[in-house]
Amino acid sequence: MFTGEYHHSIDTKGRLIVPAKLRESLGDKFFIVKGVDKCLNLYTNEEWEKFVAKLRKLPEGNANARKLVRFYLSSAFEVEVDKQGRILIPTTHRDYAKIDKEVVLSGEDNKVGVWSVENWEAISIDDEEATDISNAFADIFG
Amino acid sequence: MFTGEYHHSIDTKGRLIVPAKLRESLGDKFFIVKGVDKCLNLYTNEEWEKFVAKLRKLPEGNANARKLVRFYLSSAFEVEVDKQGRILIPTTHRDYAKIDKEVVLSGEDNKVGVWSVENWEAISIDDEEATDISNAFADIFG
DNA sequence: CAATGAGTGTTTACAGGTGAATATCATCAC
DNA sequence: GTGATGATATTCACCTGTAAACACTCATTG
Repeated sequence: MFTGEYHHSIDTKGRLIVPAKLRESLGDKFFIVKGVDKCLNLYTNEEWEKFVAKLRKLPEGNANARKLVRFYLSSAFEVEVDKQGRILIPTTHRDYAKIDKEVVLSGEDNKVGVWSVENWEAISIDDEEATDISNAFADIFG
Repeated sequence: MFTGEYHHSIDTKGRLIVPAKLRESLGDKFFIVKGVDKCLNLYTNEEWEKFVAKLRKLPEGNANARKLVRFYLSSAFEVEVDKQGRILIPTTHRDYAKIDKEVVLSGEDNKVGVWSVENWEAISIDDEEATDISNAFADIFG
């Protein structure tokens, strides 16, 4: 399970040092994919396979379903960490997530989110808001 | 069940000696998570898994649900006690709970609270207040 | 062919994390 | 009370992970 929040920076060539702790779970080779909420996601090979399995279940006859499959599959890149523990984030992905210097990585159970600080702060909530939202899902949190 | 109040200090590197009695229940590896009221919480693996199980039930398509999952998961760190019975409290967590030197640990049934002395004193009540609040919940305390 | 830009590899420096040693304190048995 | 034991506190030294800088290769373009 991925957890935790990591603040890092990328170098001028768009390379990101993957936090040592995450690397333990991610391995040397994994997938970087565009995600919702203007972030990128890192998937282990295994988790990526699971995700793709879901995509395969989508109805081919549905135009929106085809768009979704294309969005995810075309954005998936397999990356490899170099000797210094860095990965290169493809230019298209950097543009998509508005990443230029300061980056936040967030553990999200089965994947890792990669954000620009700006987008991260825009989307993250404080403990009060968390309480409110929890209450809205009272059926789950009791 | 966790109970009791423990006063401890952290060293200059942000490490906290986990009280021996709590360590018996917490084990060698457990989770440290941000909580409400500007405190931190320690969860056993078991209790944490229970909580995450709830989070997994939330609908992925809902933006608020995603925010909530990120809030909790990104604040969770798995920590391991070293040979001397200490854990390292991540910098982000120390900042969040305003912890710098003096720390209070409080047993809270299924989890352990970690507070700066200042926050602890600000939030703790005396017997009069306890009586008043108990009276307000007369339906429960009779 | 020169110039540019993207990607790759190497090096260095520093801060923060980690481990070990020691000191202080409390508790308990005798 | 005294000594033994274990828990807590403090300090120091070392090492790893991260940041930043720079040189090099390769492909593309004018």
